[in-house]
Amino acid sequence: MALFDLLGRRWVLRILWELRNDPLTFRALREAAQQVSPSVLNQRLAELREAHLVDTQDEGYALTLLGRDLLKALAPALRWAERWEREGGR
Amino acid sequence: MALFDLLGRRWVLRILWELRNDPLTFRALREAAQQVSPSVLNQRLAELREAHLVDTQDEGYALTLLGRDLLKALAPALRWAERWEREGGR
DNA sequence: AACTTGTGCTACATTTTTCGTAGCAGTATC
DNA sequence: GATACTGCTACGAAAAATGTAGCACAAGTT
Repeated sequence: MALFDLLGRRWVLRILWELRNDPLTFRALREAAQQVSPSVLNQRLAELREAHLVDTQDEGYALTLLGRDLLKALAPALRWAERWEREGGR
Repeated sequence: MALFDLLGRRWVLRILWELRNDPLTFRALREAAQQVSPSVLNQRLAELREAHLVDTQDEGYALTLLGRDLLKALAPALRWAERWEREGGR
């Protein structure tokens, strides 16, 4: 399952999540995502662009339709995670 | 979001996935998951046990109720991934 | 009791990935 | 032409993952 390779890397989920609302610039993404190092961010963005989940627009990096689809599919898991955290999960 | 830390590690999603049906022994898990190295598998299992998503039973490692819950919440994303792969995603 | 077989798991050297910091090259603004 | 942004690269240090060997233990066999 290729999703495992894609999501099973640091920052990938986080990047998708940070782009959930608006496009963000490279630097805004860095700040949103706890100062992920620029080398890794750049690599992740390259991977996500190659996977057609993210692309660059005038306003910066944004989810593609496909990327938005994936986030929608992840929504139940993210809701689960919120509940889990609220209940002191981990 | 702590889910990012948890799932954003190699093999975590895969391990949960391989346990979706039956419990598996340590060695069976290794073989199911493409020969993940025993040191990493052991580390991941420790983390997953600590998170109460997995525990050990007579038959080996198995999802807890919580783990099964997470997998259910991930189901839409996994279905999305299947479709994506079928359509040549990556 | 010795021998095999299968288990979970550890040890450890090598390789790969990530991190952290600095800073370059380009564009827009003044 | 100085200033201040931008996306991004370079690169050494640290951390994580890999691959292989093998230990310790339990159960079954002879």
